[in-house]
Amino acid sequence: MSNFAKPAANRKYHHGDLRQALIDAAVAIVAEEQNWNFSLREVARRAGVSHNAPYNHFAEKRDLLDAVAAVGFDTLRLAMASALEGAADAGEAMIAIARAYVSFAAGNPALYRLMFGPELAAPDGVRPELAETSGAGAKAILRDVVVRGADDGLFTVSATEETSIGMAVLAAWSAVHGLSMLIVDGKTEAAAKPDVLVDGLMTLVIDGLRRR
Amino acid sequence: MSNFAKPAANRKYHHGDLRQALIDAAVAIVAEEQNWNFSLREVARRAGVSHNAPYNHFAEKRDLLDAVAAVGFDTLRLAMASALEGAADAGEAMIAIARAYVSFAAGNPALYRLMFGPELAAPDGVRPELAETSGAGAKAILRDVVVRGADDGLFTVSATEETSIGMAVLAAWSAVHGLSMLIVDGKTEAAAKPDVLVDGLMTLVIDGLRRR
DNA sequence: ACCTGAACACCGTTCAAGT
DNA sequence: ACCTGAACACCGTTCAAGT
Repeated sequence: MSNFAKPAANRKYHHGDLRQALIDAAVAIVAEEQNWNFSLREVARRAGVSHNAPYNHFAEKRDLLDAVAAVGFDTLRLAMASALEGAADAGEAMIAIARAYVSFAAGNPALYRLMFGPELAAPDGVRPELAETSGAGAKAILRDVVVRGADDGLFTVSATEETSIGMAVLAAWSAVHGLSMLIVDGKTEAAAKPDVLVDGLMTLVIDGLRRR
Repeated sequence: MSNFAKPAANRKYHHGDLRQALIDAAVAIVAEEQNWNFSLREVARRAGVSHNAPYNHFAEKRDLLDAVAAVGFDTLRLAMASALEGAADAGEAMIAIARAYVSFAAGNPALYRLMFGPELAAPDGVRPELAETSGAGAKAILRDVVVRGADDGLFTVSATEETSIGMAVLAAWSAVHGLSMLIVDGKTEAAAKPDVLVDGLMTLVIDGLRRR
């Protein structure tokens, strides 16, 4: 029964925080195997518990997938937020967050695919509430930049007309999400120099916004 | 042994064309259940054969998934090609094929997800040859329209500079693919009126192209 | 409240065997 | 050449039971 001076983790024997340990294990497996086909039993094995212990924290496997995706959305949101800081104007800001976005996707392809995969959007009977909220952080940041550009007179979107702003946000998000997916899926050979692609793509979108 | 006048399908008892029957069954299941989580055994059951018969035509399950995806890519290519016909200029053509593209994705979400899913792009060790060729048809059509627009002086991309054209194609594909994915994944609430979205998005991209 | 172990119905894949 | 049936190692999920 000698305690091997493990900081403060497994004192309770009831594992302390199995829920988080399971999420961590799942995230690690996704990163290692570059796909999200892990089995619940493998995650349990890695966390050192029986294959049924996870059911105390997740009603079904999909709930664990949701939790993993949530980690991804948090990381993405933080990366975008910190990329935003040095930007002088809305144009720079748009390019900076686009770079951060695509860089995250390219660096975590399997996680990114899980985030935008079917498990969250359409399990069996669809879970609209999750689908709506999961990308909300990224979308909100994009929206802020578009509004900022409209206020500064940089983009020619009417800052009050909600449809016009919504369209601009959708255009930016589609471009950035589409490029990310094409890179992640290996559909474009130019994935080696993503920043060049992102810059070109976003200036094109920004130019389009100027013209409206 | 009386033959029930089935046209000419199952005369050989060895099923005639099991390979195609399996593909058809798989496509049908994907459309019905709106996901590609079907089991090989279910496909075999539906085709009326033992659960091992598929292995005579597909070395592993992923090969059947590839075949299903190929059906999707063919359908998409044909839809784009026929949408192209009535277009007067490159701008109209761009919008027409974009509409066809997004409409296909919105109408066949599960199939579209399979086409751009991880199974084709990064099975375990990646299959670049498949990833490169699978989207080639759609990409080629987009490229033709961009080149046509450049020749007509409608888009300001240098028709000779390969990078510039490649960038324009990538921009168009990213936009259209990104919007499709966002709709398919339920990340945008405006999925009810996709044509409005497509038109707005593509005019924006086209305006961006004019400006370069 | 949290965890374990046995059990159930299912899978993908392999192998020997049938025609 | 194509198909079947038994078999293997795995899964997700449930249930009774332990602490």
